[in-house]
Amino acid sequence: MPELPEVEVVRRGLARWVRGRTITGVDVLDSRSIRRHALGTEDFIGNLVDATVLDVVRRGKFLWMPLAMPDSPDGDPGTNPGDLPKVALMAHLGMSGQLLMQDPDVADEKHLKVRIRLSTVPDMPEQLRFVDQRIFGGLFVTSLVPTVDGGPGGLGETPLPEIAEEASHIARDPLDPYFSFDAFYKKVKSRKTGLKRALLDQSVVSGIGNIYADEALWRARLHYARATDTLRRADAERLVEAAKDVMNAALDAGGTSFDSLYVNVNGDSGYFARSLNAYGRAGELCGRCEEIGLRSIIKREQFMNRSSYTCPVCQPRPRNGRW
DNA sequence: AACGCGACCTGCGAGC
DNA sequence: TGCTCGCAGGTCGCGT
Repeated sequence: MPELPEVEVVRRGLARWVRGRTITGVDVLDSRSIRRHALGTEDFIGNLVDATVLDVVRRGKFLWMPLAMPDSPDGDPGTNPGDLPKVALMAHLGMSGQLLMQDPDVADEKHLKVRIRLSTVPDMPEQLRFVDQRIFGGLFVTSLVPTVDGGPGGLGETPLPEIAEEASHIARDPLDPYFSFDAFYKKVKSRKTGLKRALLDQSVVSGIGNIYADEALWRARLHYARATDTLRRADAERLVEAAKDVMNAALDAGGTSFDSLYVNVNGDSGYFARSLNAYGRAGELCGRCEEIGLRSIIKREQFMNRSSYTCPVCQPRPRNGRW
């Protein structure tokens, strides 16, 4: 379900409920959801209990919560002597993950996998729940490491110059204030592949998944198979602007729902049905072509073992990889 | 370096 | 009604 805008909606919603709160207990109801925590369930829980959540940070589709560890009872500053946190609780939503704030009396969700109990604060839900139908997502505890470019690790309320280790291999996303178009363009040009493949490669640019890749390409009038190594700077600029625009629009639409008690990860509401121009619209008229009196039908093709949607008229397939 | 594929999972709707 | 098939927004790791 989630690409960058959905994860950012979760991040914002979560930040306002969990910052500054201490984890008092953790229930792992399905250990498959923490399989990326190599040291097992006991270690996972041990790392979290008594830790304080400092922030909720996102880069691309990775979300993490830097943790302040408690001082040892004997006064030893322990693993976290300075002010900076060294570990974080990492979350990836995969295809179907949700992070929900809930009151304890709310019945367990069908696919509840992990329950995190938080210190009591008046008028705030006491539990953070990880719910995931397909179990492609998960939680784990990871180290924080310095960023390569020295900038903040990701987007958060109080950005740190460190990044969760498992997210350190991915590029900055287009909504990151430190996103560099030049760095993106350089990477794209150095690849010998098709444009959509590069867009979906999180080490080239992060946060873009199948939906927003198709939408950005449609907006920029580019075909998914366009060769990256011959892409003109102006085309790349148009593409990045398109990706930013469509993701910001999605963010605005998603933003309306996170005033509710829980972080809304309800996904397909509102925005998806109304605002997509290409994704999921096979057989429908291309709106842009229709405006100038053309009747062009959006087509669906298999590409990279998934569906791609294009307008055959305004996104023509490149013949020699160039145009 | 790049690619194609399988693995990891559950559930839904279409079609028979 | 019940079965099988194809499909779903993501990532990771393997062999070629």
